[in-house]
Amino acid sequence: MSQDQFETLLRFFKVLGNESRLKILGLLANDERSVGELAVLLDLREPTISHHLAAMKELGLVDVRAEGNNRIYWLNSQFLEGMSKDMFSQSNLATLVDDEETSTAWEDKVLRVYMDGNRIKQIPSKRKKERVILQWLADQFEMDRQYYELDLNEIIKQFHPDAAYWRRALVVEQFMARDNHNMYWRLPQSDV
Amino acid sequence: MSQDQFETLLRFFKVLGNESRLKILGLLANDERSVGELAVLLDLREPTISHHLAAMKELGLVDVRAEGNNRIYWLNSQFLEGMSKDMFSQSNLATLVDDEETSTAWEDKVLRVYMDGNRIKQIPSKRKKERVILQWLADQFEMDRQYYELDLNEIIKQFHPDAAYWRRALVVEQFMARDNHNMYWRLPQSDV
DNA sequence: CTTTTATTTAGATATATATCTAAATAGAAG
DNA sequence: CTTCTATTTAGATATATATCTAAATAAAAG
Repeated sequence: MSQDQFETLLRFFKVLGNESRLKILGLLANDERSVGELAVLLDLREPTISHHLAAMKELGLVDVRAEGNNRIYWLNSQFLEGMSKDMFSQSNLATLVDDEETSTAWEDKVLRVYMDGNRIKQIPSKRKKERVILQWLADQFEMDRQYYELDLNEIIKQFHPDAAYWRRALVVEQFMARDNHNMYWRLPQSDV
Repeated sequence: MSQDQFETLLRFFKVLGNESRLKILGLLANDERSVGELAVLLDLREPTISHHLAAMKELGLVDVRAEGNNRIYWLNSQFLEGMSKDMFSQSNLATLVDDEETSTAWEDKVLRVYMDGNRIKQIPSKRKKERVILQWLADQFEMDRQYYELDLNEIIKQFHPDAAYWRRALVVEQFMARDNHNMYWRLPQSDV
Protein backbone atom coordinates (compact mmCIF):
# COMPACT_ATOMS: atom_id res chain seq x y z
CA MET A 1 0.00 0.00 0.00
CA SER A 2 1.41 3.33 -1.03
CA GLN A 3 1.76 6.42 1.09
CA ASP A 4 -1.00 7.91 -1.01
CA GLN A 5 -3.38 5.09 -0.19
CA PHE A 6 -2.54 5.45 3.47
CA GLU A 7 -3.43 9.13 3.32
CA THR A 8 -6.70 8.38 1.57
CA LEU A 9 -7.70 5.77 4.11
CA LEU A 10 -6.74 8.08 6.97
CA ARG A 11 -8.81 10.89 5.53
CA PHE A 12 -11.71 8.52 5.00
CA PHE A 13 -11.69 7.66 8.70
CA LYS A 14 -11.21 11.27 9.72
CA VAL A 15 -14.14 12.41 7.61
CA LEU A 16 -16.48 9.75 8.98
CA GLY A 17 -15.13 10.05 12.50
CA ASN A 18 -17.27 13.07 13.24
CA GLU A 19 -20.77 13.01 14.62
CA SER A 20 -22.22 15.60 12.27
CA ARG A 21 -20.69 14.12 9.14
CA LEU A 22 -21.73 10.60 10.08
CA LYS A 23 -25.30 11.86 10.55
CA ILE A 24 -25.14 13.60 7.19
CA LEU A 25 -24.02 10.30 5.68
CA GLY A 26 -27.03 8.61 7.26
CA LEU A 27 -29.44 11.24 6.01
CA LEU A 28 -28.04 11.19 2.48
CA ALA A 29 -28.32 7.40 2.47
CA ASN A 30 -32.07 7.95 2.76
CA ASP A 31 -32.45 10.79 0.30
CA GLU A 32 -30.60 13.63 -1.38
CA ARG A 33 -30.73 16.93 0.52
CA SER A 34 -29.93 20.61 0.17
CA VAL A 35 -27.54 22.40 2.52
CA GLY A 36 -30.39 24.24 4.18
CA GLU A 37 -32.38 21.08 4.80
CA LEU A 38 -29.39 19.38 6.40
CA ALA A 39 -28.78 22.48 8.52
CA VAL A 40 -32.31 22.27 9.91
CA LEU A 41 -32.23 18.50 10.36
CA LEU A 42 -28.95 18.62 12.28
CA ASP A 43 -29.69 21.94 14.00
CA LEU A 44 -26.50 23.54 12.72
CA ARG A 45 -25.77 26.69 10.72
CA GLU A 46 -25.44 26.51 6.95
CA PRO A 47 -21.72 27.38 6.90
CA THR A 48 -21.05 24.45 9.21
CA ILE A 49 -22.92 22.04 6.94
CA SER A 50 -21.23 23.54 3.91
CA HIS A 51 -17.87 22.97 5.53
CA HIS A 52 -18.66 19.32 6.32
CA LEU A 53 -20.03 18.67 2.85
CA ALA A 54 -16.90 20.16 1.30
CA ALA A 55 -14.79 17.62 3.21
CA MET A 56 -17.05 14.77 2.13
CA LYS A 57 -17.02 15.99 -1.46
CA GLU A 58 -13.24 16.29 -1.48
CA LEU A 59 -13.05 12.67 -0.43
CA GLY A 60 -15.49 11.64 -3.16
CA LEU A 61 -18.11 10.48 -0.70
CA VAL A 62 -20.85 12.77 -2.02
CA ASP A 63 -21.76 14.59 -5.21
CA VAL A 64 -23.59 17.87 -5.85
CA ARG A 65 -25.81 19.50 -8.40
CA ALA A 66 -27.26 22.99 -8.47
CA GLU A 67 -31.01 23.50 -8.50
CA GLY A 68 -31.64 27.20 -8.60
CA ASN A 69 -30.07 28.59 -5.47
CA ASN A 70 -30.07 25.23 -3.78
CA ARG A 71 -27.22 22.78 -3.92
CA ILE A 72 -28.43 19.23 -3.71
CA TYR A 73 -26.00 16.73 -2.25
CA TRP A 74 -26.30 12.97 -2.57
CA LEU A 75 -24.34 9.91 -1.64
CA ASN A 76 -21.79 8.37 -3.97
CA SER A 77 -22.55 4.84 -2.86
CA GLN A 78 -20.02 3.37 -5.27
CA PHE A 79 -17.29 5.06 -3.30
CA LEU A 80 -18.41 3.48 -0.05
CA GLU A 81 -18.56 0.03 -1.58
CA GLY A 82 -15.09 0.40 -3.00
CA MET A 83 -13.85 1.58 0.36
CA SER A 84 -15.29 -1.27 2.35
CA LYS A 85 -14.68 -4.08 -0.10
CA ASP A 86 -11.54 -5.62 1.24
CA MET A 87 -10.00 -2.54 2.72
CA PHE A 88 -9.93 -4.32 6.03
CA SER A 89 -8.35 -7.60 5.09
CA GLN A 90 -5.38 -8.45 7.25
CA SER A 91 -3.07 -8.55 4.25
CA ASN A 92 -4.13 -5.11 3.15
CA LEU A 93 -3.66 -3.63 6.58
CA ALA A 94 -0.32 -5.35 6.93
CA THR A 95 1.04 -3.13 4.19
CA LEU A 96 -0.38 0.07 5.70
CA VAL A 97 2.99 0.96 7.17
CA ASP A 98 6.23 0.58 5.32
CA ASP A 99 8.05 -1.87 7.54
CA GLU A 100 11.32 -1.46 5.64
CA GLU A 101 11.53 2.08 6.79
CA THR A 102 10.87 1.36 10.45
CA SER A 103 12.21 -2.13 11.06
CA THR A 104 15.67 -1.09 12.21
CA ALA A 105 14.47 1.70 14.50
CA TRP A 106 14.15 -0.59 17.50
CA GLU A 107 17.59 -2.07 17.06
CA ASP A 108 19.06 1.38 16.50
CA LYS A 109 17.65 2.56 19.78
CA VAL A 110 18.98 -0.44 21.68
CA LEU A 111 22.42 0.24 20.22
CA ARG A 112 22.25 3.91 21.16
CA VAL A 113 21.22 3.05 24.71
CA TYR A 114 23.70 0.22 25.42
CA MET A 115 26.67 1.35 23.34
CA ASP A 116 28.95 4.32 23.73
CA GLY A 117 30.80 4.46 20.48
CA ASN A 118 32.63 1.13 20.34
CA ARG A 119 32.23 0.38 24.07
CA ILE A 120 29.42 -1.79 25.40
CA LYS A 121 28.19 0.26 28.38
CA GLN A 122 26.18 -2.48 30.05
CA ILE A 123 24.94 -6.00 29.48
CA PRO A 124 21.22 -5.85 28.62
CA SER A 125 19.11 -7.97 30.95
CA LYS A 126 16.65 -8.84 28.21
CA ARG A 127 17.58 -11.53 25.75
CA LYS A 128 15.98 -9.65 22.88
CA LYS A 129 18.12 -6.60 23.50
CA GLU A 130 21.19 -8.65 24.16
CA ARG A 131 20.78 -10.24 20.74
CA VAL A 132 20.93 -6.80 19.16
CA ILE A 133 24.28 -6.18 20.85
CA LEU A 134 25.44 -9.68 19.90
CA GLN A 135 24.61 -9.01 16.27
CA TRP A 136 26.74 -5.88 16.39
CA LEU A 137 29.51 -7.75 18.17
CA ALA A 138 29.46 -10.59 15.64
CA ASP A 139 29.73 -8.03 12.85
CA GLN A 140 33.11 -7.02 14.29
CA PHE A 141 34.43 -10.42 13.12
CA GLU A 142 35.04 -11.46 9.54
CA MET A 143 32.89 -14.04 7.85
CA ASP A 144 34.56 -17.29 6.67
CA ARG A 145 37.49 -16.94 9.04
CA GLN A 146 38.63 -19.02 12.02
CA TYR A 147 39.59 -17.33 15.32
CA TYR A 148 41.57 -18.78 18.23
CA GLU A 149 39.74 -18.34 21.52
CA LEU A 150 42.58 -16.12 22.80
CA ASP A 151 42.34 -13.80 19.78
CA LEU A 152 38.56 -13.71 20.08
CA ASN A 153 38.85 -12.67 23.74
CA GLU A 154 41.32 -9.93 22.87
CA ILE A 155 39.00 -8.45 20.29
CA ILE A 156 35.96 -8.59 22.56
CA LYS A 157 37.90 -6.90 25.37
CA GLN A 158 38.18 -3.79 23.18
CA PHE A 159 34.43 -3.46 23.58
CA HIS A 160 33.69 -4.88 27.04
CA PRO A 161 35.83 -6.26 29.90
CA ASP A 162 33.83 -9.47 30.37
CA ALA A 163 35.06 -11.24 27.27
CA ALA A 164 34.15 -14.69 28.58
CA TYR A 165 30.53 -13.68 29.01
CA TRP A 166 30.20 -12.39 25.47
CA ARG A 167 32.15 -15.27 23.96
CA ARG A 168 29.74 -17.79 25.48
CA ALA A 169 26.73 -15.67 24.55
CA LEU A 170 27.86 -15.52 20.92
CA VAL A 171 27.86 -19.31 20.84
CA VAL A 172 24.66 -19.84 22.85
CA GLU A 173 22.74 -17.39 20.66
CA GLN A 174 24.29 -18.98 17.57
CA PHE A 175 26.03 -15.95 16.20
CA MET A 176 29.24 -18.00 16.27
CA ALA A 177 30.22 -21.66 16.51
CA ARG A 178 33.24 -23.44 18.00
CA ASP A 179 34.86 -26.79 17.31
CA ASN A 180 36.63 -29.04 19.87
CA HIS A 181 39.98 -27.33 19.23
CA ASN A 182 38.82 -23.97 20.60
CA MET A 183 38.47 -22.46 17.14
CA TYR A 184 35.55 -20.02 16.55
CA TRP A 185 33.86 -18.77 13.38
CA ARG A 186 30.78 -16.76 12.46
CA LEU A 187 27.50 -18.39 11.57
CA PRO A 188 25.19 -16.95 8.92
CA GLN A 189 22.04 -15.41 10.45
CA SER A 190 18.73 -16.89 9.36
CA ASP A 191 16.97 -13.53 9.87
CA VAL A 192 14.00 -15.05 11.74
CA MET B 1 -29.75 0.97 13.78
CA SER B 2 -29.79 1.89 17.42
CA GLN B 3 -28.23 4.91 19.02
CA ASP B 4 -25.76 2.54 20.57
CA GLN B 5 -24.70 1.19 17.20
CA PHE B 6 -24.32 4.72 15.91
CA GLU B 7 -22.01 5.53 18.81
CA THR B 8 -19.96 2.40 18.18
CA LEU B 9 -19.58 3.16 14.50
CA LEU B 10 -18.66 6.76 15.25
CA ARG B 11 -16.04 5.70 17.75
CA PHE B 12 -14.69 3.18 15.28
CA PHE B 13 -14.10 5.93 12.76
CA LYS B 14 -12.72 8.29 15.38
CA VAL B 15 -10.24 5.69 16.60
CA LEU B 16 -9.00 4.87 13.11
CA GLY B 17 -9.12 8.49 11.97
CA ASN B 18 -5.78 9.26 13.57
CA GLU B 19 -2.41 8.89 11.92
CA SER B 20 -0.67 7.24 14.86
CA ARG B 21 -3.45 4.77 15.56
CA LEU B 22 -3.80 3.83 11.91
CA LYS B 23 -0.06 3.14 11.81
CA ILE B 24 -0.35 1.04 14.95
CA LEU B 25 -3.10 -0.91 13.25
CA GLY B 26 -0.82 -1.49 10.28
CA LEU B 27 2.06 -2.64 12.47
CA LEU B 28 -0.11 -4.98 14.52
CA ALA B 29 -1.48 -6.46 11.31
CA ASN B 30 2.07 -7.64 10.67
CA ASP B 31 2.95 -8.85 14.15
CA GLU B 32 2.12 -8.42 17.81
CA ARG B 33 4.13 -5.72 19.57
CA SER B 34 4.91 -4.34 23.02
CA VAL B 35 4.23 -0.71 23.96
CA GLY B 36 7.92 0.06 23.92
CA GLU B 37 8.45 -1.41 20.48
CA LEU B 38 5.58 0.60 19.06
CA ALA B 39 6.95 3.73 20.75
CA VAL B 40 10.28 3.25 18.97
CA LEU B 41 8.71 2.33 15.64
CA LEU B 42 6.46 5.39 15.62
CA ASP B 43 8.98 7.66 17.33
CA LEU B 44 6.55 8.59 20.12
CA ARG B 45 6.72 8.37 23.93
CA GLU B 46 5.35 5.34 25.73
CA PRO B 47 2.48 7.23 27.42
CA THR B 48 1.29 8.37 24.01
CA ILE B 49 1.27 4.83 22.66
CA SER B 50 -0.36 3.59 25.84
CA HIS B 51 -3.08 6.17 25.43
CA HIS B 52 -3.74 5.17 21.80
CA LEU B 53 -3.76 1.46 22.63
CA ALA B 54 -6.25 2.07 25.43
CA ALA B 55 -8.63 3.66 22.92
CA MET B 56 -8.17 0.76 20.50
CA LYS B 57 -8.63 -1.76 23.31
CA GLU B 58 -11.78 -0.06 24.54
CA LEU B 59 -13.21 -0.41 21.06
CA GLY B 60 -12.27 -4.10 20.92
CA LEU B 61 -9.84 -3.58 18.05
CA VAL B 62 -6.85 -5.05 19.90
CA ASP B 63 -6.15 -7.43 22.77
CA VAL B 64 -3.35 -7.55 25.33
CA ARG B 65 -1.45 -10.05 27.38
CA ALA B 66 1.27 -9.48 29.96
CA GLU B 67 4.72 -10.95 29.45
CA GLY B 68 6.78 -9.98 32.44
CA ASN B 69 6.82 -6.21 32.45
CA ASN B 70 5.90 -6.02 28.80
CA ARG B 71 2.37 -5.74 27.54
CA ILE B 72 1.99 -7.40 24.18
CA TYR B 73 -0.79 -6.03 21.99
CA TRP B 74 -2.18 -7.78 18.95
CA LEU B 75 -4.95 -7.25 16.43
CA ASN B 76 -8.42 -8.65 16.97
CA SER B 77 -8.96 -9.30 13.28
CA GLN B 78 -12.41 -10.74 13.86
CA PHE B 79 -13.52 -7.33 15.01
CA LEU B 80 -12.35 -5.68 11.80
CA GLU B 81 -14.09 -8.23 9.64
CA GLY B 82 -17.32 -7.82 11.54
CA MET B 83 -17.00 -4.07 11.20
CA SER B 84 -16.44 -4.00 7.47
CA LYS B 85 -18.75 -6.77 6.39
CA ASP B 86 -21.89 -4.93 5.39
CA MET B 87 -21.51 -1.95 7.65
CA PHE B 88 -21.48 0.20 4.57
CA SER B 89 -24.49 -1.09 2.74
CA GLN B 90 -26.88 1.66 1.75
CA SER B 91 -29.68 0.10 3.77
CA ASN B 92 -27.55 -0.03 6.87
CA LEU B 93 -26.45 3.55 6.54
CA ALA B 94 -29.98 4.64 5.85
CA THR B 95 -30.92 3.76 9.39
CA LEU B 96 -27.95 5.57 10.92
CA VAL B 97 -30.10 8.53 11.82
CA ASP B 98 -33.55 8.30 13.26
CA ASP B 99 -35.61 10.13 10.69
CA GLU B 100 -38.73 10.10 12.86
CA GLU B 101 -37.01 12.31 15.33
CA THR B 102 -35.83 14.88 12.86
CA SER B 103 -38.43 14.90 10.13
CA THR B 104 -40.50 17.79 11.47
CA ALA B 105 -37.54 20.03 12.23
CA TRP B 106 -37.64 21.67 8.83
CA GLU B 107 -41.32 22.48 9.05
CA ASP B 108 -40.89 23.74 12.59
CA LYS B 109 -38.25 26.16 11.47
CA VAL B 110 -40.34 27.48 8.60
CA LEU B 111 -43.17 28.08 11.06
CA ARG B 112 -40.88 29.88 13.49
CA VAL B 113 -39.53 32.08 10.72
CA TYR B 114 -42.81 32.98 8.99
CA MET B 115 -45.18 32.98 11.96
CA ASP B 116 -45.36 35.29 14.93
CA GLY B 117 -47.66 33.46 17.31
CA ASN B 118 -50.90 33.24 15.34
CA ARG B 119 -49.98 35.89 12.79
CA ILE B 120 -48.47 35.02 9.42
CA LYS B 121 -45.66 37.55 9.16
CA GLN B 122 -45.00 37.17 5.45
CA ILE B 123 -45.96 35.06 2.47
CA PRO B 124 -43.09 32.67 1.66
CA SER B 125 -41.91 32.96 -1.92
CA LYS B 126 -41.02 29.27 -2.09
CA ARG B 127 -43.83 26.85 -2.73
CA LYS B 128 -42.31 24.28 -0.36
CA LYS B 129 -42.33 26.73 2.50
CA GLU B 130 -45.72 28.08 1.61
CA ARG B 131 -47.10 24.57 1.89
CA VAL B 132 -45.87 24.36 5.46
CA ILE B 133 -47.82 27.52 6.30
CA LEU B 134 -50.83 26.22 4.38
CA GLN B 135 -50.76 23.02 6.40
CA TRP B 136 -50.82 25.04 9.59
CA LEU B 137 -53.59 27.25 8.22
CA ALA B 138 -55.69 24.26 7.17
CA ASP B 139 -55.30 22.85 10.66
CA GLN B 140 -57.15 25.90 11.99
CA PHE B 141 -60.28 24.53 10.32
CA GLU B 142 -62.25 21.53 11.45
CA MET B 143 -62.33 18.35 9.44
CA ASP B 144 -65.64 17.16 8.01
CA ARG B 145 -67.21 20.59 8.19
CA GLN B 146 -68.44 22.97 5.50
CA TYR B 147 -67.46 26.67 5.59
CA TYR B 148 -69.07 29.56 3.72
CA GLU B 149 -66.49 31.60 1.80
CA LEU B 150 -67.29 34.63 3.97
CA ASP B 151 -66.69 32.72 7.19
CA LEU B 152 -63.52 31.25 5.76
CA ASN B 153 -62.25 34.74 4.92
CA GLU B 154 -63.03 36.01 8.40
CA ILE B 155 -61.07 33.21 10.02
CA ILE B 156 -58.08 33.66 7.71
CA LYS B 157 -58.06 37.41 8.37
CA GLN B 158 -57.25 36.65 12.02
CA PHE B 159 -53.91 35.35 10.76
CA HIS B 160 -53.15 37.47 7.69
CA PRO B 161 -54.84 40.41 5.94
CA ASP B 162 -54.74 38.90 2.44
CA ALA B 163 -57.50 36.35 2.97
CA ALA B 164 -58.22 35.99 -0.74
CA TYR B 165 -54.65 34.97 -1.43
CA TRP B 166 -54.62 32.26 1.21
CA ARG B 167 -58.13 31.04 0.34
CA ARG B 168 -57.09 30.42 -3.26
CA ALA B 169 -53.77 28.87 -2.19
CA LEU B 170 -55.56 26.41 0.09
CA VAL B 171 -57.55 25.19 -2.88
CA VAL B 172 -54.73 25.22 -5.42
CA GLU B 173 -52.46 23.26 -3.10
CA GLN B 174 -55.33 20.93 -2.29
CA PHE B 175 -55.56 21.50 1.42
CA MET B 176 -59.21 22.43 0.88
CA ALA B 177 -61.83 21.98 -1.79
CA ARG B 178 -64.80 24.12 -2.88
CA ASP B 179 -68.04 23.28 -4.62
CA ASN B 180 -69.89 25.56 -7.01
CA HIS B 181 -71.91 27.09 -4.17
CA ASN B 182 -68.88 28.72 -2.54
CA MET B 183 -68.75 26.13 0.19
CA TYR B 184 -65.28 25.02 1.39
CA TRP B 185 -64.09 21.96 3.32
CA ARG B 186 -60.79 20.34 4.29
CA LEU B 187 -59.22 17.59 2.24
CA PRO B 188 -57.28 14.74 3.87
CA GLN B 189 -53.53 15.00 3.23
CA SER B 190 -51.86 12.11 1.43
CA ASP B 191 -48.59 12.75 3.30
CA VAL B 192 -46.38 12.45 0.22
C1' DC C 1 -32.32 46.60 -11.92
C1' DT C 2 -33.19 45.82 -7.03
C1' DT C 3 -34.25 42.68 -3.48
C1' DT C 4 -34.47 38.23 -1.61
C1' DT C 5 -32.76 33.59 -0.81
C1' DA C 6 -29.27 29.77 -0.56
C1' DT C 7 -24.80 28.95 -0.30
C1' DT C 8 -19.89 29.65 0.27
C1' DT C 9 -15.79 32.04 2.03
C1' DA C 10 -13.18 34.27 5.64
C1' DG C 11 -12.04 34.82 10.08
C1' DA C 12 -12.77 34.25 15.13
C1' DT C 13 -13.50 31.29 19.04
C1' DA C 14 -14.17 27.46 21.73
C1' DT C 15 -13.77 22.60 22.27
C1' DA C 16 -11.45 18.24 21.54
C1' DT C 17 -7.48 15.68 21.43
C1' DA C 18 -2.54 14.30 20.60
C1' DT C 19 1.46 14.61 22.79
C1' DC C 20 4.63 15.49 26.34
C1' DT C 21 6.80 15.31 31.27
C1' DA C 22 6.52 13.70 35.89
C1' DA C 23 4.85 10.59 39.08
C1' DA C 24 2.68 6.13 40.36
C1' DT C 25 2.46 1.10 39.77
C1' DA C 26 3.86 -3.44 39.20
C1' DG C 27 6.68 -7.11 37.82
C1' DA C 28 11.63 -8.87 37.26
C1' DA C 29 16.27 -9.14 38.57
C1' DG C 30 19.79 -9.07 41.85
C1' DC D 1 14.14 -6.13 50.21
C1' DT D 2 16.05 -2.91 46.91
C1' DT D 3 16.76 -1.59 42.31
C1' DC D 4 15.61 -1.59 37.60
C1' DT D 5 12.44 -1.75 33.70
C1' DA D 6 7.99 -1.36 31.20
C1' DT D 7 3.83 0.52 31.49
C1' DT D 8 0.06 3.37 33.04
C1' DT D 9 -1.99 7.48 35.21
C1' DA D 10 -2.31 12.39 35.95
C1' DG D 11 -1.86 16.74 34.48
C1' DA D 12 -0.12 20.41 31.32
C1' DT D 13 0.26 22.25 26.75
C1' DA D 14 -0.09 22.82 22.06
C1' DT D 15 -2.39 21.68 17.88
C1' DA D 16 -6.44 20.50 15.25
C1' DT D 17 -11.01 21.18 14.22
C1' DA D 18 -16.10 22.11 14.77
C1' DT D 19 -18.84 25.76 15.01
C1' DC D 20 -20.30 30.38 14.80
C1' DT D 21 -20.97 35.32 12.81
C1' DA D 22 -20.23 38.47 9.14
C1' DA D 23 -19.36 39.29 4.52
C1' DA D 24 -19.14 37.82 -0.41
C1' DT D 25 -21.34 35.46 -4.29
C1' DA D 26 -24.73 34.00 -7.33
C1' DA D 27 -29.16 32.67 -8.81
C1' DA D 28 -34.21 33.73 -8.59
C1' DA D 29 -38.05 36.64 -7.92
C1' DG D 30 -40.30 40.91 -8.23
